[in-house]
Amino acid sequence: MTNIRKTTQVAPLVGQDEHARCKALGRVLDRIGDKWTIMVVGGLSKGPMRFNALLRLIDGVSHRMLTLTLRGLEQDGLVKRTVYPTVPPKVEYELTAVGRSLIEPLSTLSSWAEKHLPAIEAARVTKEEEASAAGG
Amino acid sequence: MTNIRKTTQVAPLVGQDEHARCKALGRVLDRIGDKWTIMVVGGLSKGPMRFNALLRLIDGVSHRMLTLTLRGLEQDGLVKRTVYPTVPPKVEYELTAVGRSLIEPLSTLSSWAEKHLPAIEAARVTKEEEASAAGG
DNA sequence: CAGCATCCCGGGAGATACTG
DNA sequence: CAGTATCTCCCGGGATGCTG
Repeated sequence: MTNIRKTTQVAPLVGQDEHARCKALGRVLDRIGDKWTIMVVGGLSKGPMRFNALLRLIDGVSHRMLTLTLRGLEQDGLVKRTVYPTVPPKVEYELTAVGRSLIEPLSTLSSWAEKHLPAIEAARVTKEEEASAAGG
Repeated sequence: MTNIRKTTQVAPLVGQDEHARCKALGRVLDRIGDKWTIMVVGGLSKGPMRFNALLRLIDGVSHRMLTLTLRGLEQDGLVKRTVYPTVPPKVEYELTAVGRSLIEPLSTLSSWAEKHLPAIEAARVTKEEEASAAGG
């Protein structure tokens, strides 16, 4: 993988193995594309955090779903779970090296989001209005 | 956009508005994180393509879901739909400028995927084995 | 060839209650 | 405080059949 350079600027998805890349991308999105994962990663990107701190930070997540999301991330080696055997129990979660490595590509996407989301959501509304104008 | 430089290397998600960025990222993933969208974008990244060509290219997608996915992308202004009033009908889909702009961040994520997916999926299997060893 | 409507199933995810 | 189990509802998405 030493010969993987930043070759193309505009369309690196194109090529012989473009299909394979899409599939890999698909698997990643299967993992991080669910409802809560990126919120958790984002929260932990600041540093280790306790369960209830995440629960309060991530608006709308349920106790159960946070548990499941963290379990998934832990299982995939993206998050490390540390239990402090105190009373009451204290459990801290933090990103692993792999988990932290995810922040950069996510940030790229985030920048794209900030730049293009307004146009996208505007387009969506416009099309909806067109549709209802034509249909009703 | 001229003052957007490659400033941070490691944790651009961190900061005052880190939460807002997560939310924007969440909305993008809501859009592209579904089962077929990135496959369609990947397919169209090579150039315009007809409905049935996409149907054959994207393994496993149903007629119905491809239609819905394309409609969604069209509504969000990521894909342009062109109907040629021939017999039989011919409909071509292609990425818009915004749609093409998505390729680059997706490519970043794709590179990450290629690099880290093996470790992730290995970790997953390992943890599963641990769990079944402990549980039964 | 392209698109829409209908039926139907499985899984994602919330609420709640219990355990350590 | 942290985690698990159960019930339940809702909707994503596959199969199929009709239209132009």
